[in-house]
Amino acid sequence: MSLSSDLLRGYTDTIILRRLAEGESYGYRINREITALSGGAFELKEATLYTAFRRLENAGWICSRWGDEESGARRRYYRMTPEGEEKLKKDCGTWRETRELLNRLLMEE
Amino acid sequence: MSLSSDLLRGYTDTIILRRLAEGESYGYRINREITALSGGAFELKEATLYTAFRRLENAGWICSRWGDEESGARRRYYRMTPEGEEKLKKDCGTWRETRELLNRLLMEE
DNA sequence: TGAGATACCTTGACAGGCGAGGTATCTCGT
DNA sequence: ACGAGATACCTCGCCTGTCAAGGTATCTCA
Repeated sequence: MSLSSDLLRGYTDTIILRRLAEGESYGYRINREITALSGGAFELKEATLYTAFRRLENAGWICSRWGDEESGARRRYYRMTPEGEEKLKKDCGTWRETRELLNRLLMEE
Repeated sequence: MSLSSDLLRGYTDTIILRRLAEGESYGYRINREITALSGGAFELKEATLYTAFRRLENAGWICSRWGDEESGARRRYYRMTPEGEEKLKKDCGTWRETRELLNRLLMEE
């Protein structure tokens, strides 16, 4: 079973922010965490992930720095900004509302 | 408070099918029911609604007939097909899965 | 040496939502 | 009689997020 990202459209940013709430991280790791947390049912495509990073950084919700690993592939590390924390909090509230709404609209009355 | 339709993207079809599960209906009425059920928090835009009807009919999940009202504006009535009923059932299952997934990905661990 | 993992990136196509515009009928107050 | 507002339908074209497909570079291990 694998869930379509189209049904999660608009939540990508929030999912990423939620990961960054645990602390600084980087793309590849975040992606594996999401896959693991979903039990393999869902995975963010790379293009979607990196597009989202650009969007989030442009919006001022995250900021990035290049890692200084002396070996291995280079990593770009991301951190949430205070604005990002606000955004995450707000988005979680919106999710709860959306969830209740869809329950009402889709489930038996 | 008003919820963005972007967060509901992909659920429009299911919301409409769910309305038609109650029996034959028409666009304007369905739209008002959705608004009412959401307590005014959400409303399907007309362009979205009629686009969805086309999509659903092309997919064979609903079928339509023009009403024979002898007064008032003309109405186009829609009914679910057996395929539509299957689709609705499946979509409701997908919603439950998506809901659990987002709970896991967005809420505190 | 080469496969596979790690790690990043961009481009262009596609699909759904919707703003803006349109049509036509009926009711009700002035 | 006339205009506003409700009822009821429709289409065109823009915008935005997803993602397939392509790319780069490093490291490990057989």
